[in-house]
Amino acid sequence: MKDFPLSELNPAQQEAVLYCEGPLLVLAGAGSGKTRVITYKYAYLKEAMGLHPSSIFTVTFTNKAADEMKERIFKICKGTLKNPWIGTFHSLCVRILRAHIERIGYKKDFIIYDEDDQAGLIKRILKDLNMHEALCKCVVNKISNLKSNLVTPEDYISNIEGYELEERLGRIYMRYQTELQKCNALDFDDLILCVIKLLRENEDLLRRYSEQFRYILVDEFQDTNKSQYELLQLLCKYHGNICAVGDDDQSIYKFRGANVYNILNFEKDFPKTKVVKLEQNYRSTKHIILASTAMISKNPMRKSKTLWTERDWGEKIFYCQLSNEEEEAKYIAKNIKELYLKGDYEFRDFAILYRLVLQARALEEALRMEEIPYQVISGVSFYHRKEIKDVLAYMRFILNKEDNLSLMRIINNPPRGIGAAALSKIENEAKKHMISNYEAIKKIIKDNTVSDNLKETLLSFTNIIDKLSEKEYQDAASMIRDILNLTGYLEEIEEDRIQNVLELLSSAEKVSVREFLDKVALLSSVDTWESRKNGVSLLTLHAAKGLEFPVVFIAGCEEGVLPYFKALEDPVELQEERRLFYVGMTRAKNLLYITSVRQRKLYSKVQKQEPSSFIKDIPPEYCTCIRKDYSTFTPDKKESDKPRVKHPFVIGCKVKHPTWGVGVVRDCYGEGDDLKVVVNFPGIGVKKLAPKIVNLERV
DNA sequence: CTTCCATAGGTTTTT
DNA sequence: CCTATGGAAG
Repeated sequence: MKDFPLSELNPAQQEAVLYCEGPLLVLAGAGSGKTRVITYKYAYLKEAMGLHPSSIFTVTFTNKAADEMKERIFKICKGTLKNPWIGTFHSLCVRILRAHIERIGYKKDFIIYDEDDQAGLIKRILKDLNMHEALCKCVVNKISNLKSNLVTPEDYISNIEGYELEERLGRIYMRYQTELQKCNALDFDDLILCVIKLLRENEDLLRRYSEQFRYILVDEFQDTNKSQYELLQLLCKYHGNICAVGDDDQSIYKFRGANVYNILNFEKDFPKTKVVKLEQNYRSTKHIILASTAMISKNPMRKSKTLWTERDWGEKIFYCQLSNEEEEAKYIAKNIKELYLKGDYEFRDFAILYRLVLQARALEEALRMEEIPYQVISGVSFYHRKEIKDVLAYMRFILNKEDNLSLMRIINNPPRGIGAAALSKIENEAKKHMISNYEAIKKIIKDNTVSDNLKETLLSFTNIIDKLSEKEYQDAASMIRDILNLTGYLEEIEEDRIQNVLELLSSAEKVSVREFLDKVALLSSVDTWESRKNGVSLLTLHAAKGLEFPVVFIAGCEEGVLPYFKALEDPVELQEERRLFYVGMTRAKNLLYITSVRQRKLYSKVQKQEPSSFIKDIPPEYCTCIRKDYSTFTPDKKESDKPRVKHPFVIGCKVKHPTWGVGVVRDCYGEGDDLKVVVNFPGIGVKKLAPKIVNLERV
């Protein structure tokens, strides 16, 4: 077993790493070193058990997590990891499908439809079936739910009880699948489903892959859905070597099909499962751990688990009720400023978490007022912007002429005079001859069945596309350049959108077109988050999962917001809201602030708000209620300003230290001999100094 | 085909 | 309140 660094793990973690025969369930509490266990386990499998990286199938939930894991494993293993199977369910599935999808009737160069594409396709189907397009979002959700529960259109239709709505949904679902197939496109759910289908219908492939993947590692297991679980069961059907790591208390994606029961029933589904609990928390202070544990324990049906920590007690949790969301934001901003000036924290150490995206507005404003740098980790990804999707649609279409949806997106974009009439002509023609829309266009041109004017327009469009298709592109960027040149797309859009397209262009450098499109389709908002950037992070509670910050603020802890009012009726959803709050609390390492307001403006109406019922479940001994709200906060600050005039050190001024050189004063407090100055020395760090003892010179 | 107005709808969103 | 659509008018 060579020199494997087992000693860097605690006993429970070691147990999890060393147990490699048969199913293993690791119940990993928040901050208990879950990722550490997975990376060490991977390294152990490779170094000590002699498994080749191609034999270890490792699933993470984000691309970012996958990249980080690769990096960490790389460090422990020293050797190279060429083409490891480490990625999200979706990216790993794409990899399998690119090799074998032809066996189930798709072409190898299939493209991936994201939610927007799905919605677009559903909209067209609804229109075609004369149904209200507003149903689109709901239908997309329903279909995705069915798919993640392994219900095919056929299953669904044969099981409905004759309600009209259900019957319609069944028809839409059926139609949706055929349209997807026509476009040679797969949506996110299909990526999983198709691999399942592939393995179920091809015993040789199932054999091959389950022999190849001798070990399966799964992170964030609590957020897998039924289809993903099924895939895992297939892959370890023969050997049962699976290690699922997760925390049922952090399952917060039920609305996306995640199934908590996967973790709760794991032991039943995999007999002789070994269970290891990771209960030592390395992240938070005792106050935070005990408070969050008490709070989450109000949820019934948990896998019992008791977190503990060797860290000290730290501060109690601060709770403060403010009058409205602006005051709340000011309170948070003030506290951040104060803590920052004391010198113990950088701006990147702070996070403000909230339930609703719209809460970010007021918070941003307050931060701007205090001139605190921040970044909003927003749900709307860069790649979802119109101009980006337009360019991507060109690329996809060039690769795959059957992609009717992308075709419809680009055909009159930039505007070239192909309107609704022309489009329906094309679609009818395609339907009549059972050909793709693009073939229909060509046929229309050839058969001369439209006005000369339109024919010319169509011809110039197909010329552009054909010209783009002929060329062999070295990388995605050169294709984008050609698209922009030939279509004149940039001339039609505003300046800031142009900037976005140029940004896309630079990210497409030196990647093949295929790779680029796959990568982009499977990317998310968290993936673009720059953790190096020095600013306060603003993010939703959902987005906060897996992250940690020295200081955390949870804003808007009110009944109706957290828990969200739509969840109030349903005990199951209420439990999920509680877990959401738990995830928020356990992000904090040192300091946790919880705020609520008496009055909140939601959309247009001002609502009276009550503190969240979850707050009552935090035992009072772990919590300090701050009475003073912002109005009593301001005079407070003026008092502390007074002593500052007596000495030469002002916040922001530069001082010289005999050994550390020149630094910037962040804060000063105390009087006379007790005067303390907090100085940030570039490259050295923040130091607390007493001018009485050390000679500080103002420069 | 573009522009402009009315109206509806507005949790959360790892892929 | 604000924004993203969709229909009607130009």
